[in-house]
Amino acid sequence: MADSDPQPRPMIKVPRIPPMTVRRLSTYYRILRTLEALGDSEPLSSERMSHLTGFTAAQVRRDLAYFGSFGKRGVGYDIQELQLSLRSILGIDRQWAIALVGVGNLGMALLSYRGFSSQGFHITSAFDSDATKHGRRFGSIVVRPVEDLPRVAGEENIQMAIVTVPPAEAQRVVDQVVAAGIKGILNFAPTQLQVPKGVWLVRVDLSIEIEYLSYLLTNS
Amino acid sequence: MADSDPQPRPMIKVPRIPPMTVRRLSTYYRILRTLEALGDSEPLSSERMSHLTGFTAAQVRRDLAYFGSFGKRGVGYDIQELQLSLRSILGIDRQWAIALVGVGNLGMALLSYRGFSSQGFHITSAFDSDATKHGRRFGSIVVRPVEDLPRVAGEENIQMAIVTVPPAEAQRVVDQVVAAGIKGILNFAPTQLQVPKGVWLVRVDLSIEIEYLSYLLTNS
DNA sequence: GTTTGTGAACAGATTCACAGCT
DNA sequence: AGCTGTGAATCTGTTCACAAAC
Repeated sequence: MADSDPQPRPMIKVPRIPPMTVRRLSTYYRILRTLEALGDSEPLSSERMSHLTGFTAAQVRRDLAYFGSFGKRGVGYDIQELQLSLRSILGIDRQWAIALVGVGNLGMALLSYRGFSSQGFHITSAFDSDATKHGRRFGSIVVRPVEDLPRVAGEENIQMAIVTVPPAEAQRVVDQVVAAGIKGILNFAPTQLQVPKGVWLVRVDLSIEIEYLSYLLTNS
Repeated sequence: MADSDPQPRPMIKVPRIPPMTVRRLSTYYRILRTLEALGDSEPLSSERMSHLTGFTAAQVRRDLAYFGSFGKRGVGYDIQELQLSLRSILGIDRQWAIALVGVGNLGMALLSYRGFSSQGFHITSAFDSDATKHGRRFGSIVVRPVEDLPRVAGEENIQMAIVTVPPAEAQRVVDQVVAAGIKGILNFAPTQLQVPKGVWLVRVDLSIEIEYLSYLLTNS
């Protein structure tokens, strides 16, 4: 299931998807899960999805149509079926093993955050360069030296890393993550980082968010 | 300084700025601070800023030119001067008082996160709906009932709220934040929220980020 | 000579509007 | 009759390329 088949282009689809489209898919998926949990089983129209998400109906249809024809004309989208399709597209129809690097305040919070694991994202190991933290336990996870990352990544088949180290260490840590063969990195360090081709880096920068809010309050 | 002058359009500028431009300003500002800390006082060209940020030089110039003429032709941008201009534009040439609502794992992490306060963003009070948490201290901050928010917001002149409550509570909490007269909200709850006009909502959705990473790893 | 600031060209994303299917 | 899927039009953001300033 967690195969790493080495073909360059695994399937026929994917005619260059706008990043924002992919990000909206997560929202659609969450809405569908909520509706299902509420017992709603009516087919869902793009119009109704529009009300639920705040995106336009045309955008909902366009976004979904990038990946195929999931709806029935005159009817709408089947909640169950579309949910399964989105799970498959987003790659969340599987379990992901994740290493957390940097066990500071934010790192510790993410270790205990339930929102990830419920959707198949499992932080299975934690690393820190600070020797005084080594051996410390968080639930079933023991903090280890960053040097152990390559070995552990192989042993535990880790496919993602969450980086929550101070900015000055971030590039060095990311280099180690890449050297460990990990291809996906979620970076919380507020700094510009380089990764080689074939490695994906997604950045969450809280300074940018709060300064954007500051801008909006100041200039609007 | 933290005046709330009630004119609809406070200054001459602002000819509709692309949100992404504003978000890049934060990055420029951070680079400038770093350069200054390193003792670099050469004027900075858009070309050099391009190398440091990964954005194109043309984009750097266009972004800055939205707000005025900060550079000298043939020379570049003065590090000190541009830094001051960006501080003013971003509204971070002042102190912000922030209420944190929802003292769970993530909320606690943000309470101890140093990255905010060093740049003038101060979490000065914390609220939770869980009575067992009331009175608990984090440094100088005592956790209080959410019902106290309107009173405390007034007393402590709070201008922003960070919302880190479970999704099911988020809309109710945001309504209380709005009722308390707070105009800027940084929301971490993974759910769609409504705020009235004049209130700014910035969303940080970790599910979207990690699912986007999952998509990239699955489809690239 | 160098580098900005900016019209004009370009690229990308969103919305419109309707043909095509159920 | 109703709603999707999609070309075409529109809107928004980025890059080009060069005249103006130093």
